[in-house]
Amino acid sequence: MRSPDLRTQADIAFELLQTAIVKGDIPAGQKISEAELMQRFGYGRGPLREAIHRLEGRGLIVRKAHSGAKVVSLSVEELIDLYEVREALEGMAARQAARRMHQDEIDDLKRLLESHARQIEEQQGIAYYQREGDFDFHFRIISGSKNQKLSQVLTGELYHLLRLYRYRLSTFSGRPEKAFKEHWRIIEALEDRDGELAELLMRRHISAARQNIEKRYREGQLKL
Amino acid sequence: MRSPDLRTQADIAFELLQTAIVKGDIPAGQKISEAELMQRFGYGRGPLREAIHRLEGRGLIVRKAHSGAKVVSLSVEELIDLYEVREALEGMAARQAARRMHQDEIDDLKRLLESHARQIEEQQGIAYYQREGDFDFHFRIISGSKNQKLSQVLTGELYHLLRLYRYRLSTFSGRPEKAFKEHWRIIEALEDRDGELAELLMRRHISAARQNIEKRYREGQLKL
DNA sequence: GTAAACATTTTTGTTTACAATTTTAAATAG
DNA sequence: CTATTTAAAATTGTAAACAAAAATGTTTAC
Repeated sequence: MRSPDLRTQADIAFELLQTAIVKGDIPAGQKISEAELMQRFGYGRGPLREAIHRLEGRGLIVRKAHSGAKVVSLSVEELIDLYEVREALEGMAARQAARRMHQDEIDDLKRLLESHARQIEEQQGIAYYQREGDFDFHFRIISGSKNQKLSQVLTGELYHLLRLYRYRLSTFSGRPEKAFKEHWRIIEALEDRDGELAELLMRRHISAARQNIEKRYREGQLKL
Repeated sequence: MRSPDLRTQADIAFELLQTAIVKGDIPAGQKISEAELMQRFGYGRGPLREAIHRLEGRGLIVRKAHSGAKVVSLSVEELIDLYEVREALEGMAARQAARRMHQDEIDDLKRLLESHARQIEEQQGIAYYQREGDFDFHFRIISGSKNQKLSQVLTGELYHLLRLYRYRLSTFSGRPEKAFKEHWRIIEALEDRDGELAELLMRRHISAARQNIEKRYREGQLKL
């Protein structure tokens, strides 16, 4: 009979600020002043500073003494680095998911992808699929790995960073059908409990996305 | 001509506290009271609280409202999870290092391993090799990947956690010669610029260490 | 008109005091 | 004697005042 852990103002401020950053309400690279946050969220300086410090520890905020804090911003090189890390980690996640996901979890995943397919056919959900839909798919496989640390690193850090750029990246990716096919093949590997193949396919899938970003950047279609 | 960034008390306190945790001076699971830290480090409550918040963001400290903070402690399951993440990330690091390390960096690495070999032959450095020596080897390959995010996640987070248990893990590992051979083969793959092989060998190497931990745990030789 | 030097203002870092919660110990009921 | 309640103490969370540094704006020299 445990009472629900008390949430302090700082806890709430932390989540609000993190959400604001991840959702893009406070864009990457923007300066964060304590006074503005006080006005925006209505909390005192103390709790807000605690929130800032925690987000600094998470790498979402960078700070300079006496000068201020700002939302982190990535260079293309850093974005590429991020995708390489993703490739390694989500590859491992897919491998483990093939072993550890329950059949009904896989069935759910299939239903999810089928609903995505319908949205794409109706020419309505392409943008959605490239943003939330893609995220949902990857998120479920990450969870399916049943590796807490893996989930934590991926969704607790890398994805927050990636989300800062998701909008810009999804608007030009232009490979929704291809990505959909790749997703489907990964699911098939999961169903076959073929971890090795699932890892291989997931790594190719993310590698292709990375190469697409590199290409678009070289062509000047992506500004960072 | 940039002046060295000013370091606030909180910055120093943060590093001191992190070092104390990572080195084991404050053991895993131990409660951290602000009053104790004030006595220990001689800083005020404000800077120390900032340090705690930042370490909380990093996952090295867990906190509960009004109750206090404590150094994180891992269960065996979490330790295993950590090794799976390591396997994925250091595998990728080895792959990239094979492409991106300069020849002289590889030569340095070879010299390092040769000096390790001498220490082992003289029956003096086995314990060292299992601790600092092993760490040095892995650290250089991680750096050799030239992937900042990869280095950051590995050395900035996972290794801090691993170091909390390095002493306990190294005392019973009992596979220094085997590990040494594996290290050597990885270097050979790097020299051949065979990223695929380097990744494979690194993953096996870390996987073997993980399986060793699992075995020892089942046999009751490792308590967590 | 420009650039350097200075003063002003603003912002962050730190200390101090206070409030809220948990933990510990004592008291009481069974 | 044990378990529950209650009161005291200790610890953390929050707010407010102060100090220090950086950013800004103004003056002055050239």
